[in-house]
Amino acid sequence: MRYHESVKRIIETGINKTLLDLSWEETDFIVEHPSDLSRGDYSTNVAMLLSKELDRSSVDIAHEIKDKLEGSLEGVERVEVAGPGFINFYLSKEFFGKRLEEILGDTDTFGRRTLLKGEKKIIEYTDPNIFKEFHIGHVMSNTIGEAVSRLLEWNGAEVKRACYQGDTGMHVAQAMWALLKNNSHPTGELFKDAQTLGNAYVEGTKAVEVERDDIRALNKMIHEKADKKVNAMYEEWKKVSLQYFDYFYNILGTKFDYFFFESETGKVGKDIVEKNVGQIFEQSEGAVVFHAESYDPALHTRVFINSEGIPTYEAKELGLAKVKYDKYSYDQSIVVTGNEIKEYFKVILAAMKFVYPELREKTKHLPHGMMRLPTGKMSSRTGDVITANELLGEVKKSIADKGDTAQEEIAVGAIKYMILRQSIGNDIIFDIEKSVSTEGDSGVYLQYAYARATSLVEKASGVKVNLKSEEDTHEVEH
RNA sequence: GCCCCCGUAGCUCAAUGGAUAGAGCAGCUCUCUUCUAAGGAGUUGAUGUAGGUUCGAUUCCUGCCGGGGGCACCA
Repeated sequence: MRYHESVKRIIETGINKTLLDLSWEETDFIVEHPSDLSRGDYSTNVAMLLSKELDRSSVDIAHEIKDKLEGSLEGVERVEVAGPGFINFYLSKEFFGKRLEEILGDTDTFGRRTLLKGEKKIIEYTDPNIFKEFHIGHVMSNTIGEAVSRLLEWNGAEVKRACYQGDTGMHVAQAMWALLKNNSHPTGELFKDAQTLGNAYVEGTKAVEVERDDIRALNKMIHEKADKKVNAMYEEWKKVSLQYFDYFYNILGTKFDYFFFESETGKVGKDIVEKNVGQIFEQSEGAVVFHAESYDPALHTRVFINSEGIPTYEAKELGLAKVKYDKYSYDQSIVVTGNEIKEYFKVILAAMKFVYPELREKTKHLPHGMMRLPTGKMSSRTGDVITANELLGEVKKSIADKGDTAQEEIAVGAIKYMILRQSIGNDIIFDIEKSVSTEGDSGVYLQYAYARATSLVEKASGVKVNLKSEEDTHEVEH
């Protein structure tokens, strides 16, 4: 066990022992590290919690506990009572000295934990529709999913990265409709082809109101692989698109362990839904639906198999849970998606509770917000979405010339940091200027600070630590 | 209409029910006649609204106002 982990435990044990000595009841007190260091290196609220039960002033209780504890805790130099009854603990200089030497001697694994050792996690993220150009929503999902994966790994978990790619469904049919109409074929130039695909998606989406029946028929045709010409075009564009996505996964620094496709989960999902029609799912207007509201009034009915016998996203998602588990027997499955499917996902989880109760318990949905740009800053070529390529290009342009490779790395860092600097569920206003600022809260600043710190650590290896004052220890903690 | 999420400083964001609500930009005040003033040192400034629970509420509950998402064959 690490030295610093033990200090917190020593304090906790000390408090528990004191409560026992004074024959006071156990409570769920916390020992925390206050953000303001003048309030000690550790702090506890135990006295305030006891105040009500004992019907005594929390400050008096705090003093009583303080008197018992002071001088008896290893590594703790001073104990104080403050404010409404907080007990603050100040650690000794010797502690910080030892701890610093420990860190310097072990810079590679500093910060690693074993909290999740033995846990098997699978994280699904990015999840692009492959008949659409890679856009900023994918960048956001990818950044968050990759960060979560690394955090879990850092805490000792075994992590598998999964990407679930949409290769069937109405969205695909829309793009295919336009590609067929224009008789478009890949040219072999990756960026140009990606653009063609992106444009086809936009065109198809716009056409869907007028050409709904045609596109639905095409969807069925693709689903059943009924037409040779359609199959051929589908395959050639799918290949191109996957290449393009690989290119971006590489730039973003993600390496997936598994790729799942809607075309494979659809079949599994449809089977399981059909097997449960009459019990969990119901026939309704030619489709198979799940009436989630009869279990929870906050939920609503959703279609799992449409009236043409094609599984929808909902059924595919059920199938995916099983396909994933068959591949990797996870303890937890985390699904990173945009906020807009939050409500659907609740319905899916409600259905999963009946179909795969044990998998439902292991599944966690992690929805994130949208990335938006300040108005008018950047218009997308395609009109509707801003592509990853456009965003990366714009950010790169705003960085001082440092050579293409460095510039790209800095740009990726700037984008990722803007996404990760705030809480996951909220939308992000992406300000290019701010993202590449050389001062303040930006990825560029962070990378620069890291580079300098690394160089300092290199120079400092082997140094003996000798802290002279409390101000020194505060510097160290910061 | 119903269901979810969100409203914190001029802007973009923090704050496991705790102490004086923190940062970064921007602003303001100082600071260069010798090397990076694209710098340094200070400083102003906020919990949408009305209640409730609590020793204590940005945090939990209710109403209202404002923004976003969802509500049957798209994902």
